[in-house]
Amino acid sequence: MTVRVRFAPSPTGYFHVGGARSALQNWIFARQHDGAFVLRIEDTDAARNRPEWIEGILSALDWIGIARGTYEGPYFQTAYTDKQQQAAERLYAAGRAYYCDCTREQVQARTGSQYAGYDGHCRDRGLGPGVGRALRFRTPDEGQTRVVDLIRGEPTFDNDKIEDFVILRSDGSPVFLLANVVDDITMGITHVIRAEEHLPNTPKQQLLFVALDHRPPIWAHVPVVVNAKRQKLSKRRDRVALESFRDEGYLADAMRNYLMLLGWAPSGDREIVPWSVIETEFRLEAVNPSPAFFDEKKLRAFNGDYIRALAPEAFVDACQPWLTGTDTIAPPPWAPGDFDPRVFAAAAPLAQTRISVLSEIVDYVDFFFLSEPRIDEASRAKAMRDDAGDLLRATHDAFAAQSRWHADALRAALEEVGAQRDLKLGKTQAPVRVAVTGRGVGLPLFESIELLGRQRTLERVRRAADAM
RNA sequence: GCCCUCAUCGUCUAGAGGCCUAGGACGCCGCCCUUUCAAGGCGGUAGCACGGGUUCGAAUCCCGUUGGGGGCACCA
Repeated sequence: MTVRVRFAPSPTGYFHVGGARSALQNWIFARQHDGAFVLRIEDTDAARNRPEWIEGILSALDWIGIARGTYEGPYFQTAYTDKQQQAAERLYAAGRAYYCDCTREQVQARTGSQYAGYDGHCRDRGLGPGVGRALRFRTPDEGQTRVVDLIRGEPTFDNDKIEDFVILRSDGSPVFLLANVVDDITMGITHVIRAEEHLPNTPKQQLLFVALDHRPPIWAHVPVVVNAKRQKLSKRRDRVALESFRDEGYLADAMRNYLMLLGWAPSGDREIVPWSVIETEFRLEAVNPSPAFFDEKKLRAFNGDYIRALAPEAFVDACQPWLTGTDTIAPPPWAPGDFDPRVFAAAAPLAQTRISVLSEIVDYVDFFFLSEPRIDEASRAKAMRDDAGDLLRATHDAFAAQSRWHADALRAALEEVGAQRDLKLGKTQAPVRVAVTGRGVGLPLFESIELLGRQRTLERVRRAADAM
């Protein structure tokens, strides 16, 4: 095994869509090279490695198809704190790092800018370790640092533009830049695939690799995912938690298909492709280097496509969480005892072509399981015109006269009611639909009525007629 | 301000000098189908940021401009 890639999320309480894409890309790359995908939780502060948050990351990875057992880890950055400190000491002993007692305020006062970076004040003061002293890496004064990047070629940085950055805080704890490099070395990481926002860190880390006598890894900086205003997705202003998409009823297959299309496309004029095609055709080197907009509308269209492709039984199964509620999905409006799985199974195929996300199923079928349909006021106002009372009474009687409670017969009956009033079926059905389902749009009416049953339908139609 | 980086329809992309009269998908618009709404079918709208080169020939190569993005902590 020659390739080892590591995916390193922070242990926040949710899993970012950008992270999910990156994880997928890392994972595929490792598999394509018969290598290892290493999951490392990245935080130098053990106190922030909250078990429930880690579990959230793991279950999100499971959901998009990176199942436990297909990766190493999770490892924690804090597991190697000793090695990180030893590396820092080696750097200090070799004169590659020095202690510094400057505060941020002092540095800014000297440089007169919040962006100027560290000015090298303590470089040659020969300070030893002590309280209030941080260890800084002595960056080269001249030359360039060239990094090898599978997506961007060889970005090159002037060394004199790289400040002497801190590698050990004044309390002796390592910072992320150092911790990362030491962890990569101890884990034998060969490839680092991460978001573009880390590109400016890369020369610093590469300098550390070299100072520690190790060959730097091959890098690949994938473009960031942006919102409609073309800014990097952020937790504060954008909807980015993968879990929220899962709970709204996005299918994992649709999600990962869409995610992989951000910055890349499979061969031929097609986008919705089986995962096996993506796994064999995806090339990290072919990823488009410019930022990609996360388009929820397109994701939704993909999801509808994937939902329609489901076998009927699979669709019924997929709907279950929204039919019962879970820890993170709200329960439906009906009483659990009133749900009839047989009715649902019969109605499901009618709903399958009509929803884009699974959570929408509830509003399509609620009238079957509620004792009273939830009335949508706008639909009621539109459908219940002056003549609706007469129409509904006639419909009630026509339905009541049916010996066969069947969609075709019910349709013929309503058509007859309409014909007597010179109305097309499109008009005639509207008040009946609202009376029975509570809404102006929904599942095919006669099939719904057949499933709802004679008694409940007649009750609802009569009650609506009486209310006119 | 400094460093890095990016640039094809509104959006995601195909495109590696002639195959481009720039292809697909989402969106949007129209028509057909139709018991509502979808789905499905058919059609349409819309793009190589700009300016210079190089070349017989440039969306493709080079330079510049403009615009966008990322970063600039004893956060990660």
